[in-house]
Amino acid sequence: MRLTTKGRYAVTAVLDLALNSKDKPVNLSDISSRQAISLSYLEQLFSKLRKNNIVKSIRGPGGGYLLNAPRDQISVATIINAVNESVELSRCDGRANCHDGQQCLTHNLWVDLSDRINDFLDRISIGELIRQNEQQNSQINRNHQGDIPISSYGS
Amino acid sequence: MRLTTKGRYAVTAVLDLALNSKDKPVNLSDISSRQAISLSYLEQLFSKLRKNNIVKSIRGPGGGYLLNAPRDQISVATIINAVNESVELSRCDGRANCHDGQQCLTHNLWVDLSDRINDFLDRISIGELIRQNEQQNSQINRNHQGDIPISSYGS
DNA sequence: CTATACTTGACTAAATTAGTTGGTTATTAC
DNA sequence: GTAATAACCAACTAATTTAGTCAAGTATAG
Repeated sequence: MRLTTKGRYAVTAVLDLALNSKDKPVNLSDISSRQAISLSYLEQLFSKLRKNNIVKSIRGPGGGYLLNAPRDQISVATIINAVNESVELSRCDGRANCHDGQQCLTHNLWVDLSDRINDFLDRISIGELIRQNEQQNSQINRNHQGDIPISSYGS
Repeated sequence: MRLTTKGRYAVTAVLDLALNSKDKPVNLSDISSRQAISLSYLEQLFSKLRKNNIVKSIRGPGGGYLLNAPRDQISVATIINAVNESVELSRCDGRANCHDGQQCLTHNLWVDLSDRINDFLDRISIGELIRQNEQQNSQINRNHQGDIPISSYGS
């Protein structure tokens, strides 16, 4: 489990997709301008998201991407792992090439932790994230911290 | 909240420290050779850990580092945040410099998620990690997956 | 047929991570 | 008091990853 800007971009882009696709496919140019992520970088990310069956694509004019499953069935962990694919976490994960016992022990401890984080993020779906945020905004229906009205979001 | 190899190194090093210091300070050279992390990189990490009061140092011969609190009071989140200091997560976190409402919305969603991950990791202490792993090893006292005996760990 | 938009791959720039070097300072032991 | 140890510190470099650019394609709607 890794949590970098790359994963953040991917989750953000999928959230944008979920929020803006009303059964209609959303094209990457739109996500690019809304989220200020370069088109080509989005292409790289969506290529991996598509290969992992998180989104599906429709080519040609009016095409774009759609979620490949209901919002509540797409977990944050799935998205992050999709774009971080093929990055090995620990140099010795079970294999015996770990000279010193001490090193292997701490590696195991890290792998345990990593698994727990993964389980945690696997239980958070993008649907849940969106709902939770909506609830927050309706509960605290006044300005928080600064003076940016909540109502300016959907503009 | 970010989760990179840097944080992994830091957590691993603190775990090594916790496991090897019996009231005696542990010097970085030992951690370096046990964990195969370069000495100078450890110095950089421990400089931050010390400034964040996670460890304390003793200079001179026989010196080294000690945990600055009981194992159970040092959370994984604290360690990771200490070494990742001064890395801003999201370009608009509450400030009004976020042109488009859509961008700000997804940013908020990410900040919410990040907070949840942080809370989660703040509830996991290195003491707990070590205990949990000890339990696992005593419960499953036979080979798992491959054929590397558990008993070879502590050698 | 033409414009749109996905798809792919190679390449480049920027940022972060990791390691190197070469010191200084505090402390212990001799 | 001087030699050895180990923290402390800063500047520099190498390696890796992230992000973006460029230049092709292919499928499809109209």
